[in-house]
Amino acid sequence: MPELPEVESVRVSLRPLVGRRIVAASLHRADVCITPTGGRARQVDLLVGLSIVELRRRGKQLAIVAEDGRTLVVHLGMSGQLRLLRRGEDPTQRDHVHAAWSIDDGSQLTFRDPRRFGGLWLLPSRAALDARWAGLGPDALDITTEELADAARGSRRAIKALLLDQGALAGVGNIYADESLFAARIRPTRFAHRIRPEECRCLATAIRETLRGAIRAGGSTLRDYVNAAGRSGEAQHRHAVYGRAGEPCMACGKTLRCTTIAQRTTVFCTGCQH
DNA sequence: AACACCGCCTGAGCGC
DNA sequence: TGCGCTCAGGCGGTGT
Repeated sequence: MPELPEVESVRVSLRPLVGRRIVAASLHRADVCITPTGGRARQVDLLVGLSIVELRRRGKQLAIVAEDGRTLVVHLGMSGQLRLLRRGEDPTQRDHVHAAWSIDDGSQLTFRDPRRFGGLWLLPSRAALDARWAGLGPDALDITTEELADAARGSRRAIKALLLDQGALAGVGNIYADESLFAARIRPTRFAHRIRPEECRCLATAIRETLRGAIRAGGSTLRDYVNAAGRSGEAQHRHAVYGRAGEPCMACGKTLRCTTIAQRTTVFCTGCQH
């Protein structure tokens, strides 16, 4: 499940693209692609003929920015993969590849997404990217105590539901929400507005450290996540609560409990989290 | 306005 | 072996 650490790992592994020119593009499924006009994607919308100058990320969204400001925003959804195949390198899986780009050095970029929860947004300018990202909260990798406290203030939702809201905080999904709340010793069911200031500080720190630790481990590979070079992550071996309902807490030994918050499976420890 | 909930989609894992 | 069922989840749209 690509969340912020997985998308950041993809961004870093796509760095060979910067400074290169796209020479051709093919779109095999038009419905994964949203264009500025709502019409058919033209080659130029897919950045054909343009050099890539920057790879940006906000939350779970990745932006490939071309020299004239045109931008390809990629959201990986549940099962999306961006792969950068070197000249002559064969893809391990060629099913569900919805779009592909030929690069001037002979490499190929592919977008593959079996479940199609992800997608591509073709934006005409950097201003359009800024407008799109204005709807997202601050990036979770750098979230401050003040930003988190601002989002929590006046919110009667469960704190976990707030963490999953990309408009409040960008980048946290189900895995890292549970892991961060465990690290901060806060129960996911607590009302956001009832989280005390010192708990907000602790949670902001836990979010940053949980995400940074996962990035260092190359992200979490639960089923099929790989970075653009095809490498799996190792962060899944570090999960303290996610996917461990019914198993003993690593800190206190109590059986981890499972509930549902915001339509998401939620695992927590009744001994450690209050 | 703020929030809850549905449905999209595929493949893994399960029981029979 | 194979079939049918359930589950997983991000997010846009709709309902309260």
